[in-house]
Amino acid sequence: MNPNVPDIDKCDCTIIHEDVVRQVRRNMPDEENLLDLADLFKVFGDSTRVKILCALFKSEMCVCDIAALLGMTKSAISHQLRVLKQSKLIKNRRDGKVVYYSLDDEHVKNIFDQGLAHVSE
Amino acid sequence: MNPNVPDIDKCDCTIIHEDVVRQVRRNMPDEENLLDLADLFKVFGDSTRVKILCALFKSEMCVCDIAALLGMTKSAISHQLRVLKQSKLIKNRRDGKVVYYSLDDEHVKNIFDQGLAHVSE
DNA sequence: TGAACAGATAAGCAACCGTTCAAATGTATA
DNA sequence: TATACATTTGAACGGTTGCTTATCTGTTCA
Repeated sequence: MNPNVPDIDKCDCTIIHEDVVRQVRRNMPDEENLLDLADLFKVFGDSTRVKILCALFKSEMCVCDIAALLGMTKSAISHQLRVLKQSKLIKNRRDGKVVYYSLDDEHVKNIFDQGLAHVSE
Repeated sequence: MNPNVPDIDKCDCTIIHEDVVRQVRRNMPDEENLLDLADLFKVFGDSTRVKILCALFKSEMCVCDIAALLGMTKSAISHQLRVLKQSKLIKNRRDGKVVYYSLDDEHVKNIFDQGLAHVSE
């Protein structure tokens, strides 16, 4: 019934280690940051988008090239590029009819390297 | 029509920069690793699981404590703990009636820190 | 201006996913 | 052994998501 800890009211549990819960709660990052973090990983959580980002580590590419590389339709790739762009992970430039996409974030490579270290052990 | 590059056959595109595509293809990580990487991020791509992992950074906790911390049912938490365990991200130990969960991977913290650096800028 | 082509977009569908609810395990204690 | 309780599990529901198809926009060049 502590008004400062409203979440516990909604829980159907007997709390066993109240001190631990309090201390962990104090050390948790802000709710907003955690939601953003999950959203970021959600963007990374699709193999098509992972492949696109890995490809862009090496070189900027147009939609058509990426579609050829991954053996998918331009529409499907364009759809995913839109998602990546909305998440500010990639940027694009137009040169005539062709739109080139490239990375727009320096953290992605580090995150992917750490992730690859986990999956390939 | 090159049999060594079957993906291109399935694509509906005219290839513009064939040399770029070839070079990027050579430098891509293995397909299997990319799929595993996407699967790992998929696990991270849920706010409940992100919160659970962040909580376990600080201390091992039982299901009931986590449920109280996050204001969710024990069942919901147990389901997500199962996902995290299957991904070898957490481990558990039983002490009487209580099951304690804790981290089982040293990469997670680094990945989360990099991710938080991205979302909080 | 109009044909050709790179790319974007909208609607729709099938598959996936997180939660809830109900029921089952497993362990400790009276 | 019976009860209580922490946790797990399975089924089912509602929402989300990635791709397809078709259409549309924007640019180049004849």
